[in-house]
Amino acid sequence: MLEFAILGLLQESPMHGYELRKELTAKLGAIRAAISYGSLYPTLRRLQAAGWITEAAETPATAEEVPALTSRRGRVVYKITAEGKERFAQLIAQAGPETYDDTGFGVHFAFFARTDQATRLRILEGRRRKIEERREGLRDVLGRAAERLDAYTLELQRHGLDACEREVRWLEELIANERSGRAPTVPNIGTAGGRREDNSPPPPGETRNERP
Amino acid sequence: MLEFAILGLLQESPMHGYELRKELTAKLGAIRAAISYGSLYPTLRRLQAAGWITEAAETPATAEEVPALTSRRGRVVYKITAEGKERFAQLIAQAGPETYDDTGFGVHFAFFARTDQATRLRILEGRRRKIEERREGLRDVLGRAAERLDAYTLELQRHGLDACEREVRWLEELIANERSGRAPTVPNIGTAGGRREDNSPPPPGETRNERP
DNA sequence: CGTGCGATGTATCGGTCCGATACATCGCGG
DNA sequence: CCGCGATGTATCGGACCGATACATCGCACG
Repeated sequence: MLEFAILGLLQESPMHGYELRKELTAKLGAIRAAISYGSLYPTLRRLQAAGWITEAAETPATAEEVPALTSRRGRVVYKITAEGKERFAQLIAQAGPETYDDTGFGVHFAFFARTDQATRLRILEGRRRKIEERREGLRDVLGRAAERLDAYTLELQRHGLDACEREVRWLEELIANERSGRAPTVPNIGTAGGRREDNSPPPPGETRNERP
Repeated sequence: MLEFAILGLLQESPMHGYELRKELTAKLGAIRAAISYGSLYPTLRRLQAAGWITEAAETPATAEEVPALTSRRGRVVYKITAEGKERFAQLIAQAGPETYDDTGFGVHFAFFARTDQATRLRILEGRRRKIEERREGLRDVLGRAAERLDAYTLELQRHGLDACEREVRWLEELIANERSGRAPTVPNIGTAGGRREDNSPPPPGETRNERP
């Protein structure tokens, strides 16, 4: 999972560890607290050993407009390689069962802008199936085994069931939106050109209306 | 976390590994998929080594055993010890920051029937604080860094923010309910007596009305 | 003027937990 | 009678976390 996220992020621009963690936290804030350095640095070394990323010593060579936000020091900047991009594409294409658990799905979803529409659809449907199964399990427990459990445990199940139903509805919306055609597939996947701002892929869920 | 859950479950009745896993899955189904044996068995051995649980061999001494209704074969039944109960109480009393993350909170909540009211309140408020922080983080990202992120990532954040707001409301309800007085604290904590059916502790959240 | 503190930055270690795998028994239906 | 799904115990490698250590920088406060 971390491997996937790192490869995905480094395609946007080269980064050093600290920066990577911050971006990761911002991008995945909805599903994970914060990536631990105890995972990050070993993973970076693993990716480097596999040839998917390289160290790029920070050099001020070009006279580009460089945002002054970051000061340059003895930092280790990582950069994705061609093999790394292949690896990332391969990880997207696989999309096995582990892609549908909470974390796996969240990470994949976060990189949907770099995922082709067919795969997006497949992942969304796989996730929906998985959540539906969890939902059925909870309904079973609440129905059949209710008297064996105390009130707090039952309340926990109800809350979980609620969340499942809500997520299924959310996924249905996304799937419908995905099927309905317009799919830019990939706004920017090339190596070329530095910063790009935004060219808004398809607005996934537009309906932001009902509020209790 | 597993340690806590096992000690909690074994206070209801002795169990063997397989059974333990099933009960665990039923009780924690709302927050975790299923406990892996790769965690369960090593943890059982660790708890045994610490003296918090003991093996209670199920098979009687006689070599020839006529198979009864249920098949009993070389199953290893575990039973909690007095030290184990102390350990469980101690784990409840500690309730550190790790108690407020998703899994930690869920597991603690599942054993609220064995937790005193003051601690329940403390845990609920700690969890609320944590979720509120996550919520603020998501609002920040959606506000300040929105144009740096693609539409899918933003949708993920929105969904996460929604879940946060919902959980805070749920917690508020539970906290209000908890404060409002009636708290049986512990319905059954004793070692004695076999199966008990139910004597319904306080209904934590009663309001089950609004449906969009 | 200095001093300490929070942000930036890299790194390791022990421990928890998961996923895959292996193996053995039992009851039941085809 | 044979396979297959449920029951049951167990191990191994790997992913990830939390605590910890250490070093530099800018700046706010005394």
